[in-house]
Amino acid sequence: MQKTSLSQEIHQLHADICSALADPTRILILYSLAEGSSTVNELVTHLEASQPTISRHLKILRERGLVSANRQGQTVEYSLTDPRIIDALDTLRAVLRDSLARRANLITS
Amino acid sequence: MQKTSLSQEIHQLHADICSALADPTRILILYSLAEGSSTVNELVTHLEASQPTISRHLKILRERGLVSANRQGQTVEYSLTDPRIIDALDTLRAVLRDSLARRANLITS
DNA sequence: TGGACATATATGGATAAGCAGATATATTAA
DNA sequence: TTAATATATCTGCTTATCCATATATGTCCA
Repeated sequence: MQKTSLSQEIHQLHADICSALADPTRILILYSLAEGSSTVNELVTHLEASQPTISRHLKILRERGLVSANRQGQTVEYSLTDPRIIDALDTLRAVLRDSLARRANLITS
Repeated sequence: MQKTSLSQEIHQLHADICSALADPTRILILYSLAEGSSTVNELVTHLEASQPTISRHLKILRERGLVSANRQGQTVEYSLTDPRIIDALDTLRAVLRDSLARRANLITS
């Protein structure tokens, strides 16, 4: 498998998408955008993080194609590029839930 | 949202699962295990990585509940804990594919 | 028209924490 | 002891956050 550098590059890009999801703040941003586009300031208010922090996270999500930016005069509206990102996050959340339940059973039984 | 530390902790665990996927070698391990359980040495041979490297990646996947270890005498068989992990990875791969296609169109058009 | 200023967003630099790989070594079972 | 797997330690690289500042757009007003 993965002998060619092209295939390695695909796996790297795949990992890059996953690492874009590997931060609680970015997960919150994505779920927030799933309910509708937001400006940077709306996200700052909603998620209670500093403006530079939100902007940096948005940059990462933007570079990896997960969100799109759209300037509307003074503000910039961010939106989810692909709703399947939420599907994937939900699936992983379900995996997490069952994993925690399994561990809990190991303790109680 | 996410005011309580419990909810923050869930988001952290969610991010931890995602960060387990955020490495090309671990993605290869997961796809490999999706086709059947393997021992550590089989993965080392198959993925052409060093044994300590594979073991460390397996530890990360194990701690986050994505794979299970099962000692069989001298060897340890690793298997996928939940096939939905592959569903999520496939979904993200599809998102990646479309994202790359979109960028390609931007260039050609 | 053209500043001067205000608001919204992005970025640069520094610091600190986390993570991947390599080598060497410890553990476990036969 | 040997084979299989796990871990410890070190090194270098990536990343998150903070603070300060830069950029971009819009408004007010002479």
